[in-house]
Amino acid sequence: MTPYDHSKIEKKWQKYWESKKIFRASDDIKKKKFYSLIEFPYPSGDGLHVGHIRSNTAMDIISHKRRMEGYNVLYPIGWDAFGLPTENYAIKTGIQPAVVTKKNTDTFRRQLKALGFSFDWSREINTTDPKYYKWTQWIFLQFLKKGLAYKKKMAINWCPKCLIGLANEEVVDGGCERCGTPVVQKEKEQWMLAITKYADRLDKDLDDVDFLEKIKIQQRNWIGKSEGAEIEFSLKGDSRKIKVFTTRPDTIFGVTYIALSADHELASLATKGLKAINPATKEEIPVMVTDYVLSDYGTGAVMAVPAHDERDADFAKKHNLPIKEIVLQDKKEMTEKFGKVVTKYKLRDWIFSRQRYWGEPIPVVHCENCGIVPVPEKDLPLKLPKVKNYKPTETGESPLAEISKWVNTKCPNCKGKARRETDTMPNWAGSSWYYLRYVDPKNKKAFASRVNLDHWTPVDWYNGGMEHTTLHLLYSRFWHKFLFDLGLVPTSEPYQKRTSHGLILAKGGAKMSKSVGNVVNPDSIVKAVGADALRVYEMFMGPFDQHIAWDENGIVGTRRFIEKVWKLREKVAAGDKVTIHKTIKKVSEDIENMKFNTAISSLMIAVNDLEKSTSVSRADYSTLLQLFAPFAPHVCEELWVNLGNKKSIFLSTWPSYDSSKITDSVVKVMVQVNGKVRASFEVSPETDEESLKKIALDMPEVKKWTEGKEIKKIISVKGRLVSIVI
RNA sequence: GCCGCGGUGGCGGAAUUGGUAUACGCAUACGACUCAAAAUCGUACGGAGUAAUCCAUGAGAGUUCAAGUCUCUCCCGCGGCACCA
Repeated sequence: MTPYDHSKIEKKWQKYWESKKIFRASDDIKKKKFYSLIEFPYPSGDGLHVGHIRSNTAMDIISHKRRMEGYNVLYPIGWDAFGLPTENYAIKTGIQPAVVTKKNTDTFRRQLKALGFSFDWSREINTTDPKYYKWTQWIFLQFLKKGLAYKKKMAINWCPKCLIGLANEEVVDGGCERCGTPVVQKEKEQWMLAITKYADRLDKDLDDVDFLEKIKIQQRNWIGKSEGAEIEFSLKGDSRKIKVFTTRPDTIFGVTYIALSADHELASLATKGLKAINPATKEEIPVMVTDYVLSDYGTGAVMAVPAHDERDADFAKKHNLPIKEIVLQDKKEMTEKFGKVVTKYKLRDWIFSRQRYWGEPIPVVHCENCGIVPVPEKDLPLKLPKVKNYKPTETGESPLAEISKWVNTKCPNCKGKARRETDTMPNWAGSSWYYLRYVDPKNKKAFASRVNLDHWTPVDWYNGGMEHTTLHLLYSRFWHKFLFDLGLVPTSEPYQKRTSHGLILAKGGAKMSKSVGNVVNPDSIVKAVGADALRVYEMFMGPFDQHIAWDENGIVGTRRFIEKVWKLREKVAAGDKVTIHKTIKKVSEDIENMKFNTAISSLMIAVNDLEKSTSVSRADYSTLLQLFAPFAPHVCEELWVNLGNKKSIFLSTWPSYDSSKITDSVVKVMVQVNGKVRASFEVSPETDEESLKKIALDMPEVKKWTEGKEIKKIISVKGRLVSIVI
């Protein structure tokens, strides 16, 4: 008997699948399609994380099952390669970000291939490739054309020591991430995308997609839709009015003052004793400036009801303002009488500028005569020039600002003097539409052809991290809706189904990070026990949607299991009898519900059973291999071919089960007396309730408890139990 | 403070959705094989008790013939948001 040599087997089949193009998606529009998607990785210098393997394996399993069910499956991969870690590494070492990215993607590609994922590698994309970001820039220009991209003066985080602008993510406890210096705010003009214009649809359309409920809740909370009333308060001795937003117009009789945010236009007057009129009571009430009213939510002014609101009450007590008890009124009636219905959102427009090098250049020029002029489409991509120094400039501009050869240009409109925009896009830009590029990755005329978009979109199943729910997931839904409105994509939602995985944490429950030195490198594990054992282990270690701490000790268990499957082939004898119907059902259903851990345990149970019998039918063994193949593709392919099959196991048909053979011929029925199990017996599952009662009452173990007692009640459940109350 | 997820053996976890709690796996102990070890196979493995039995799913109450599962009140851990009117 040949021993199980994982290295040899895994390399052999990886080579075979690639050369035979087994996992390539075809653009045959006649075949039913399935588009499965994982979040494309950021190729960090740390290499592949065991967490990547967890989520990739999950969608790999689902993709394999769909292929075997006859679908034309698209399971693509690419690199979300713009971003800060690479840029910071470039600042430290002087090595070009493009060079670092190439090195890191090569490592990731090698590691992913070593795990045997069934990606369609022919569609690999990279957001930093000018052929890709040409279209990111093109989409930005469409936003600009429609007035949804605009410039706004606003405060950015500024480190006075490092002299750089910081992203919110780089500010830790109010200090600079690197040097700890307290961050100050600096006014700067920023590009914005008007995502708030889509707030209502981003909320409402969640009704039509199959996202996990917790994902919908988190998006809805983030969008923060709130319906209320806008009410105008007139002022004493001033013709102007103060507009307030409230969700409780029914409390208007309890309003005893108006609270303004510090930068409200009337705030300076308020300090001079400005009075407003409560439209319900006609009483004069003071207008106060407070620090608890936000200027950027609602109208920046609040009608204060101390009897109802805790913050209003605190403020009223502190400033000796009256507190008036409320008699409750009807919301609708008060709104109609004193104001109008309005809807507000917590969602803010998206700050789209970064004063950074390693991102897509924003394709506009600033002309002395014409103002902001888009770079003509024929000149896209606007390529990122090479620079010597990747540090942002002392003024907070991106490093691009220092390349005068690049910055100084001609206006495409009037041919006059113009300067290029030096801001770049955030790393969320490229990932907002990447799933569209996969359907037609080499297209030079459009981001994707309409035929391919019609065939492949929407994505049928998208799995990713909960940490992307409010940023990436929301941003990409926004971009997609915008493209839909332009008639460029066929559906209004990009993803039909969204699920999420739990993180793999380091031992002890901390996050894995390079600086702590607790990152697990999969290479040594693949070498020692094989990709199959690692894949199966990551699926077996715990529920997929829950976080779990990494623990390598259990991996010998899945390795042993694979060896059992390997050895089982010695028992294979002719015969077509399929006895593992239950396993087929369980594994099929568990995969659909992402309950991979119990799918594997049911496979283990089946193998333990088959091991005990003297021989295993060829049909049962084949079925077992087919069920296990999505989890452990290499070893199953090897064993499948050893059985004499000519074609890949992934070209075979997913096993079906006979539901009449699922039910056992005998079931164990338990007998409870006063809620405690006292006996059990075996009968046919068809035995009716009355017969069950009779059998139970005749049992000596039961009589022992019922003898001489009055039986008050007997409950009998077919195929389950008899419960006697005495 | 609000929202979401979770708490079950020494450990990771399972439980047909209200029906034998601890499946499957890891670790451990003993046995077989071996000169020996590893590997493998077998047996045991929540706690107490000689046993009959009793107790145990974060804590406490409730509903029910029956609760890990449903209801209420708490405690703890993780994640997100946070003066949102």
